[in-house]
Amino acid sequence: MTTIRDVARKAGVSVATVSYVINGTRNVAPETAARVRAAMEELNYHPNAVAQSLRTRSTHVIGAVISDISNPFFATLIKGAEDCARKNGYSLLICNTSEKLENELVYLQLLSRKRVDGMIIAPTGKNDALIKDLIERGMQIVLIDRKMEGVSAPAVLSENEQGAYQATRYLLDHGHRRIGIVLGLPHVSTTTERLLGYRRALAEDGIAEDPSLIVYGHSQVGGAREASVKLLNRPDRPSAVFATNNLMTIGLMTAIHDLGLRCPRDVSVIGFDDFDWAAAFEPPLTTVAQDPYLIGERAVEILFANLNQAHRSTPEIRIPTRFLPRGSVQKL
Amino acid sequence: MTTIRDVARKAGVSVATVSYVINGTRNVAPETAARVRAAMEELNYHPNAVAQSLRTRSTHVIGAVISDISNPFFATLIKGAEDCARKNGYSLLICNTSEKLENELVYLQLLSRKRVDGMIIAPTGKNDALIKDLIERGMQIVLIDRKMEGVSAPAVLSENEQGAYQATRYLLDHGHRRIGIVLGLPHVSTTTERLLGYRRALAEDGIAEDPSLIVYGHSQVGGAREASVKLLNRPDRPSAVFATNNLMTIGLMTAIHDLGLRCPRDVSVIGFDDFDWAAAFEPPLTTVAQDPYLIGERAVEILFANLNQAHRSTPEIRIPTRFLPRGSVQKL
DNA sequence: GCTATATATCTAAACGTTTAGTCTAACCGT
DNA sequence: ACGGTTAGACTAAACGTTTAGATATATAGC
Repeated sequence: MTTIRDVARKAGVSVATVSYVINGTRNVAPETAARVRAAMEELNYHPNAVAQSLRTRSTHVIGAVISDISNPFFATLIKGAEDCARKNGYSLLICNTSEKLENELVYLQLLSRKRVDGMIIAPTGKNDALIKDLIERGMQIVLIDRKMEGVSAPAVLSENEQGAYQATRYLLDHGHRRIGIVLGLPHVSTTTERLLGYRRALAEDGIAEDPSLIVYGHSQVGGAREASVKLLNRPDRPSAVFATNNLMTIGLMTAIHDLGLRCPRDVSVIGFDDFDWAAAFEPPLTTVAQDPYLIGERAVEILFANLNQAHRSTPEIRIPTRFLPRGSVQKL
Repeated sequence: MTTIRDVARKAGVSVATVSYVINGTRNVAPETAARVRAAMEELNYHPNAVAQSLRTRSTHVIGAVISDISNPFFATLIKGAEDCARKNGYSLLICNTSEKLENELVYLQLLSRKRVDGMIIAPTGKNDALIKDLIERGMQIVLIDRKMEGVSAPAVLSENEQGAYQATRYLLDHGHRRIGIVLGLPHVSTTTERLLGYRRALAEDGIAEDPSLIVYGHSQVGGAREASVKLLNRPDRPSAVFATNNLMTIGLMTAIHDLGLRCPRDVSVIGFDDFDWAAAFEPPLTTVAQDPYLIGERAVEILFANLNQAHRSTPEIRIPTRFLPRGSVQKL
C-alpha cells in the first residue's frame, strides 16, 4: 500500500504539504498542489482512513444495533439511516442482537472499542446500565423504535398508542366486540404502548377487558402462530384480531390458514406495519403503516445534530402512523 | 478515554506488559497479570480498536456491497453473512448501491480507504475494472448472488438456471403453453441465467419462443407492475407468468389485482424467492425458494478461508434452490 | 560456581496520518 | 533600506497500539 510518504517523496515535498492538499486545510501553491495530485494519481494513492481516524479521533462510522436485519421493518429503517449517513460521509456498522441481552452487551462493547462516532439502538430493554454508562462517557446515542425509561438519549419512535387506538377503534366501529390482540415481546415499549392504545379504545366503549384475548407471540412468527391458534381455538373465538407487528401478522395469518378459517369471513384482521405485499394478496390487509425509513433517517439526523453541538438535546420524536383500511375487516 | 498507558501506570508496569496480558502474546507472571486486569477493570479500559487496526493492519471489518438492504433477499443474505462474521470476530459495513454503478464505485473506494479486510459484493455488473484492480492489489473479494465474467474471485450463487427450468417445466407439465416471464435487470447474471432455464424448458417441449412474452421490470416493484400490466393486457394473454425475483412477483401480483384478474383462476403464477408471507396469504404462492442466508454465510466462510491462505482459491459455489408447489398454479 | 537456558519485563520503533509551530523568502509601505 | 506582514513549505510530535529485541532475574545442569 502506498502511503502519504511515498506521495511526498515522488512530488518532492513534505508529508505535511501532501496532507494539506488532500484536506485543503492550508494554502499551498497551485503548481505544488498540481504536482502532489499528479503523484497521488500516478501512485494510485488512497489515504488510510484508519490512520486518519486515530489521529483525528473520528471514525465516520456509526453503529446500528437492531434486533434483526431480516425483519423488513428494521431493514427499511436501516436503509433510511444509511442513506442519511452516506450523505454526510458516514458509514453504518450493523449489529443484530436477536433480541438477546447478551448480544446487545457484546455489541455495545465492540462498537465502543471501535470508537464509532455514534450509535442508533433499538434496545432489548433490560439493559439500561451499559447504555447509561456509554452516554456518560460521551457516546452519542439515539434510541430507535423503542425507548428506555431513565436514559437521557433522544428517541425516534412511532405513534404506537395512537396507531393501536385507531386500529381498535376501527374494529369497534365495524361492530366487533370480542377483539383479540397478538403482541410481541412483553417488555419493550412498543408492545406496552400498543397495548395501551388497544385498551383505550375498548374502555371508550365500555368493554371489559378479557385477559384471555391478549396473547404474546414474542416477536417470532412461530410464536405468533402458536399463540394465534390457541386464541382462535377458544370456544368464544374473537371476531377480530389485531396483530401488533409484521411478524405477528404473518403468524396470525398462517394460523388462520392452517385452521381452515377464512379472513375476513371468519375472522377480521388488522396488522401493524405495512409492506408491499400487504395490498397485493388476498385479503388485502388493513394495516397501521409505520414509516421505518423515516425513523432511521431522522435518527441519524438527530445524531449528527448532537455530534456538532456542545450541549445535546434529548427530544422524543414521534413519527405518525397511517391507517390503511383495505379488505381484511368485515362489518358485523 | 483511558489508554493503555494509563493502565500501565496504574498497574506499575510497562505498556508492553499490558498489551501482552490483553492479547496473551507472551508470558506474564500471574500476579502481574492480575494487577493489570484489576487496573483495566478499575479504569474501565477498553482497547482502542482503531489504534490496533493501524498497528496490526487488520480492521476485522468486512464490507458488504449490495443493491438494497430493504430487499428481503439481501436482508436475509446479510443476516447470514453477519452471523458468520461475528462468530469469527468480524463486523459488517453495509453499502446500498441501489443498482447504480456510480454508487458502487464510490463505495468500493470508501471500503478500500477504510482498509476493510475483505468485501462481499453483489456487483451491478458493468464495473469489472475497479474490482479487478482491487483484487490485484490484494483485496479479498467474494461475489454474491451475481457473477462477473473475467474477474477471478470466488462467487456464491443460486442454481438459477436449474431453478427457472424447474418452474417453467412445472407450468408446462400443468398444460400451460403461453408462459410469460417477468425479468429483473437486463445485464446481471441472475437474469440471464434464469432466462436460460426458462428457454431450455420451452425448447424441450418444442415451443417457439415468443419475444412479446418476455418483459423486464428492472428490479423495481413499479416497473414490474407496469410490465405485467402490458403483458396481461395482450389479446393473447399468457395463461401463466413466471416472476424471476421477489420484487417482480409483488409487481406482478399487484398488476393482477389491479386488472381485476384472479390468480390462479385467470392466470397462474410462480415466483422466484420464497418468504414467510408467500404461504400465509391467498393464493399460497408456488415459488422457487433461494437460500439467501446460506449464500451470505458461505460467502464470508470462503472469504475467511482465503484470508488465511497464501494462495487463494476462486471457486464458484452454487446453492441449490427448492421448488415449492403451492396453490398459485392451475392445471389446464 | 559457572554457564546455559528459561522466564518476566522493559525500551523503543513502528503503523500512517494531522497539525501546531517554525522557518524562509518575497513583498509592501514608509 | 528596513521592520512588518504574508504565503508557502517544512519539522516533529502526537494519536494508541503491537512487537522485536534488549535486559534482568531466576532455575537448572554440571
